[in-house]
Amino acid sequence: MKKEITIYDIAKALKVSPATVSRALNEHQSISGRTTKAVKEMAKKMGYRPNILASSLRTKSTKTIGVITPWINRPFISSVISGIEEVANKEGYNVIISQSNDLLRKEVANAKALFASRVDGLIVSLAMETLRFDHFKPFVDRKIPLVFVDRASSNLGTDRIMIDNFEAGYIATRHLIEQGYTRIAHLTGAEHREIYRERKEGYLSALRENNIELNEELIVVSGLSYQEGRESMEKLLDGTLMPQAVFCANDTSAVGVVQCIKKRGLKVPGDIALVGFNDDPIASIIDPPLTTIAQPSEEMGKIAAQQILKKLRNPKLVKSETIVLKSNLVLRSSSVVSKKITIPE
Amino acid sequence: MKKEITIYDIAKALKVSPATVSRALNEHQSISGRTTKAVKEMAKKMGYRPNILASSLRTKSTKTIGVITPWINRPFISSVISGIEEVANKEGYNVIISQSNDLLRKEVANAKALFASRVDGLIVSLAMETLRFDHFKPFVDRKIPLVFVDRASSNLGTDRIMIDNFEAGYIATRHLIEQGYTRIAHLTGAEHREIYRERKEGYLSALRENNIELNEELIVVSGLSYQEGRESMEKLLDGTLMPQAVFCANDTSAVGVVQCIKKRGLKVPGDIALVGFNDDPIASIIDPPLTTIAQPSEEMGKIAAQQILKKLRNPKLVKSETIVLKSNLVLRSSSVVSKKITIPE
DNA sequence: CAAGATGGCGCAATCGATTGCGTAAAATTT
DNA sequence: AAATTTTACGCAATCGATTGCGCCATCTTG
Repeated sequence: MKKEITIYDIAKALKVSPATVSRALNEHQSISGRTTKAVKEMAKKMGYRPNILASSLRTKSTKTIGVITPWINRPFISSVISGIEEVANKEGYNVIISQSNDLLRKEVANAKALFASRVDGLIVSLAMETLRFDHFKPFVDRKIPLVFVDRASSNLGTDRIMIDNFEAGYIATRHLIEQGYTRIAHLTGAEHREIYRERKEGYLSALRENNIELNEELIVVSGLSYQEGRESMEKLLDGTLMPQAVFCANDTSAVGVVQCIKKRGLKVPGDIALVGFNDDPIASIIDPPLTTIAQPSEEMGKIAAQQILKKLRNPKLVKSETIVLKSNLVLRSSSVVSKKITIPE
Repeated sequence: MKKEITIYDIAKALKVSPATVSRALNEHQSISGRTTKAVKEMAKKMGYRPNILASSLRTKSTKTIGVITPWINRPFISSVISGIEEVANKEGYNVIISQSNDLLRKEVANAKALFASRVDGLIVSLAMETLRFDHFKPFVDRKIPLVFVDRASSNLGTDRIMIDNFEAGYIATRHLIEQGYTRIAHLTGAEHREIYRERKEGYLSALRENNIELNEELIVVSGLSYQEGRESMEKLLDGTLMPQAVFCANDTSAVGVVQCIKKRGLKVPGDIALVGFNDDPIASIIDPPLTTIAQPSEEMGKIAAQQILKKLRNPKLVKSETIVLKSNLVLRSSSVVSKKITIPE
């Protein structure tokens, strides 16, 4: 319909050169105020839209940050994304979000697509499956800023934004021990995913510190989905020793655990106490409300974006940092019998 | 570090023209099999990555579909997105997702950004606030395929993918009536958002058909968030007449309603029965499990993407269709007292 | 064997914006 | 008034891929 209008059209209309139009639109100082104003007015009048493809081609910058996450519908992650978007948009960057569904295959495909799209930076939270990292090599090779959030890898020398998962695991477990439980099970994710390994180490450390003997049977590895949470708990309950408490490495699986326990006619925390991880909204909604570890998710997203922008502005910065944020234990009734806790306001 | 290599570099290495390289890479028939093979091998060997910016600039197609949704973390929507991605990716299209947070301001910003990014097509589910639609005009003017999913507008002559919300509202309400309830409240969204209006019309129709007098007090409008669900229910319970049942226009608010009812020491469905909408995962997890209307969300996403692709392939197709899919009532214990329903497997 | 058909490829323009360098005019200094 | 500096802008190359048109060599056909 309408022909797409370009700086050449504006230039012609104003009898100036395209170079001047380009500079005027970018508020280049070497163009007089009068000309700049005239160009901008004409641009608006003619319905000009800059061709960012041409611009990006020339400047080699797409003003775009790519994001790869396992799932976009998990509360923790979508909150991280909000943080990223807020910071990025404020600086004029667009954000392209993709999800791996915890599959290496899709993570690789996403990485390729974002690389092909020439994103200026990349923020990643790893898929559960991921063990190899060659799909990130192109980014590293071309010095495209790469930041991991939460699910990170220590092998690649990149920025990482996370909490102290060891400490969080330790605190969660110690809390259960303080409530008087000693037979404490742990639902965890794949061992090679650092955050889960560290949460487990924290769990083990708390047990050790309190001279509680570890029983390997009480540790169940899974994808930490709702369904797997239920199945893992089934397994535990069918095992030789019934746990008195369970520390789950995320809330999603903890919710599955609750359902399983209820279905068996048992009570939480009466028969089995529970601690989750992430403080998803459902944690406060489910019956009983879930004690859990809260992470500053949005803050993590903001910082991740800031790290990218920092390196984009100052390419000489190559040293990679690991930024560790505070997490905290949120007490609710799934693990506390003593004081009565009502549904929160 | 590594210099970015182009078709010119490949051309030089192979002593052919860049045109031939370009054609070979695109498997153009006018290039011999031998040359094509040689070019592809050399491309791989030299670590070539096509510059899609240059390509898009020339071809005026970005192979990208934009998506604007209110929230990416709502189960219904993230499932729609999955459907879109599946179809789009299969056809070599990328998907750019953005969220409006139900704010017109952000929806407009998203539309502008996607327009500037020159997406080939746009899929939208409207923000709760949205009343004006001029931000979509640029797309319509340039004949960029535009499809609405779920939260649509009938004013713009564009494709729409949805369920029969009137019928769904009718069925949900009739179900409650069949259970013997007559004082049925309805939590709904902004009246100008068609889907909510139609669900309400269905609700009204069911009441009318059963000669149940409508009481305006029983209809509460809100943003349908969890928090607003709780507040709306507070209001209802503090009102002059207590409802026997509530039909909520989404599950999120229904969950808030459940919490409110529980907090008051009342029972669901004993004191108040409940029907939600969307069949979010939480609907089957919450206690009691929620009767709700299930929408074929992923299917809706797939069809939306297919519509875009169809128009992209055949630009002569301008007639816009409204595709109506089947929804169905999922019975759970929040509305059914007669038969015992256990936690589903 | 000549004429036409076909296959395989190159030339060069093009998409639209950016930018280093150069220069004329205006402003300032001497 | 001449010299110098500053201001404001234009020229033309460039980013990398695509594509209409044309050309030559080989092949087919009468």
